[in-house]
Amino acid sequence: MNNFGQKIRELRESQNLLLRQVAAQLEVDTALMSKIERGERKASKQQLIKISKFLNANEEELLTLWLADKIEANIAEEPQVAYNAMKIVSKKFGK
Amino acid sequence: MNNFGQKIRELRESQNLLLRQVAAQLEVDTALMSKIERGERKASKQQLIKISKFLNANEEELLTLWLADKIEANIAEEPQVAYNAMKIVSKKFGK
DNA sequence: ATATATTTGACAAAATTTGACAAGTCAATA
DNA sequence: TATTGACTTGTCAAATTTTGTCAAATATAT
Repeated sequence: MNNFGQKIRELRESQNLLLRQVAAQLEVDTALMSKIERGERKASKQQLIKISKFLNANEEELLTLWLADKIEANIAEEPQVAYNAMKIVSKKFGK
Repeated sequence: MNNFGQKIRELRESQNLLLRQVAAQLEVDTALMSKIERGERKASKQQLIKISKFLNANEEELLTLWLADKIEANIAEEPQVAYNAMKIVSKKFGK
């Protein structure tokens, strides 16, 4: 769980940017940015797009991590059946 | 995409039960039951449990289908990256 | 110790979900 | 064809969840 947040934190830090600076681009409070990076809040898709632009990241890669977080959140509540549920889903979305 | 609803409809019909009868057990409106079977509404976990009892179904099996529906709903919005996102998730929940 | 960066908790506002109700369709049949 | 019974559909208010801000608390660095 928090694939997306970790990644954008890495990207931000490697570019020596402050939370405040990224937050300003998204036009949100710094506190919210902090929550997003720590996975306490989920970024909206619009925010994801802005972040990826500002950090010069690969949008598709971020989107992938972001979706993985969503799926993991679902699964976390029913770990007993997660594996079989994933198998069912794979049949429809497998490669 | 409506794994759960289809399954409970099958179960109900094979037992010659009316929507109204299942709805009564769950103490919900027949209209809502209809929506659940057609996947227009999601059953709550409590409802799932009651349904599975009333239809003498395997609760774990229904839970699996129900979770698969949830995951599919997430994925449907981002099919481009679905496969890779699933791969990330599998690493953590793979059998 | 001070200044700056980040985190936390509480809260209101916004968005989504839930379920009921009323009206509708469809099929069987009196 | 009128009625009845089973199911479906659209709409709405209520309930729940999510979102983002603010103020205060921590942490980090100088």
